[in-house]
Amino acid sequence: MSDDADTTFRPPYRVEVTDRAADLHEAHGDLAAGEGSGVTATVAGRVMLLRDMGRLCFATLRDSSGAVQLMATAKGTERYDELTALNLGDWVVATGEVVRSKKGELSVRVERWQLLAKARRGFGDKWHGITDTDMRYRQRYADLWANESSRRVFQARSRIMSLTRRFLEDRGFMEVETPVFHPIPGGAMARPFVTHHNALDMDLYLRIAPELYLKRLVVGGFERVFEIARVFRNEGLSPRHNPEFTMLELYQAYADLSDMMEITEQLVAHLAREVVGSTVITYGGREVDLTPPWRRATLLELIEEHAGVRLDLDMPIDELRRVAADHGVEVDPAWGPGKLILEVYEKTTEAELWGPVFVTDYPKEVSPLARDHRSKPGMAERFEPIVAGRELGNAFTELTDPEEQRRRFEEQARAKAAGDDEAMVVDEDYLRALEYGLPPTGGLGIGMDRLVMLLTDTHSIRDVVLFPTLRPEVG
RNA sequence: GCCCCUCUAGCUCAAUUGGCAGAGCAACGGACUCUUAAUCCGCAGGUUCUGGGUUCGAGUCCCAGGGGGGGUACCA
Repeated sequence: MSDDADTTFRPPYRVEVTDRAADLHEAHGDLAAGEGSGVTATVAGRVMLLRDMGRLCFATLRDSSGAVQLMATAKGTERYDELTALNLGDWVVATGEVVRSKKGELSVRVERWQLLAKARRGFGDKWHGITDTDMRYRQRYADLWANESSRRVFQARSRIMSLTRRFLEDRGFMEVETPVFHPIPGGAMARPFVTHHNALDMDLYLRIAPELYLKRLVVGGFERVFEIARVFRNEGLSPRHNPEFTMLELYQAYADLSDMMEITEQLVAHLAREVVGSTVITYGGREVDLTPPWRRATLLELIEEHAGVRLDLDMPIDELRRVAADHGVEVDPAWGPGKLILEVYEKTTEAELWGPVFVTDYPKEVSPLARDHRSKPGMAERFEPIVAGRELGNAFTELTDPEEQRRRFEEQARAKAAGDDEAMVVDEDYLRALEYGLPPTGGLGIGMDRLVMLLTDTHSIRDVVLFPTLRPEVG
């Protein structure tokens, strides 16, 4: 063997790691300073800090559970000089007795250890971490090990997804997976991404919503279904918009709007309790009380509260147009009264709604998949939960009548023909499914990324999406 | 799309009115047996995002381009 071969680093293929940092702190919390536990532990992780004192050396080792100190001595630690020569960021596995240092820090007193990976690239600043946003998003791997706050957000996201699944399963919902490739994009009003299937020689659309497939499943007899669906919308990027994002959609047979409200507020309150520790949370320095029940108010009431104007669907269209224009809406002559009212609401009211509130009674003109309101003509049975000035979701008592659904689709198709490229198209198979019979059904969609933002007090969707869409890197 | 802000060493940041491009940390070499962002000594580190321009002289001023951020439009 040459000298070269001797020094070439060959990582082990497998390492037996028996302990995690957080568990050691848990198990040895009562160990006194300067005492040994008599227990041997093997921990692995990244060397984050190194304090070399000559014949004694301390290192801060971090694993996915937290951090624990390594203590090494010239006398008691094998290859001591190599250990003190480690670089910040190197991965190691170390075995030794769990002790508490004289100064009180829980430590593994290293007897045996092994290098697992070298950090050949520069470490971020050990105090400031990495703050450059471009690097944080492009090199999330560096962000995650340099920045504690980033790790916490994604751990919270994972828990939110897991808790949501369990919450729904406990209520009798079944998780399903429906197609991402849609021959006809539907279930929402948005521009889709288009791709092409070679063998079938046909264009396919990446889904903008799973809605129509999920309701087909209710037709098929699955009475409570949900999907945590990645959806894709071909629109601009912003702090609140990533082209791919995650939506929870659920459908419950025999249920209506009121059931969807109850699920929404219970789910969000449950997640807040589990993730934040309270149903009263702080967002952007301001308090939000998510404790159920949430306020219910109609769209028209809220417009009156915030814009000081009383609107209704029967007003002369010219008057609605004038009110909209007065509030800074760029009025499209093709819009009907419902769209005008919605525009006024979005311009004047939505961002002002801090509280959790269920905004109800949306015009049916802008709700092509929702059932007619049981008592208010021209309105649909639809609500949006608004928290901290943002839509958290969207819910309806579903439209189940195939004849009415066909009329709504055709209405949309006319809008599309008139140039609205976000309008829906007629989905004949969906209509056929409705003809087999969809029972009364409540449906709910929740924007999970925004929910994670709310519960982690983050203000850009890029802070809650591990690898957000960015322009390609150059140079 | 449009408007505004921003880009300096591996990281975090300085550099007066245009006047020799610097510090801390990391890295590298060395000292140290209880440190906690260890400390101390030493050394090295640059296409100041790119390309033009103004000027005796540009990190700094001007123009164009690129990346990022924020706002705005569309949307969740």
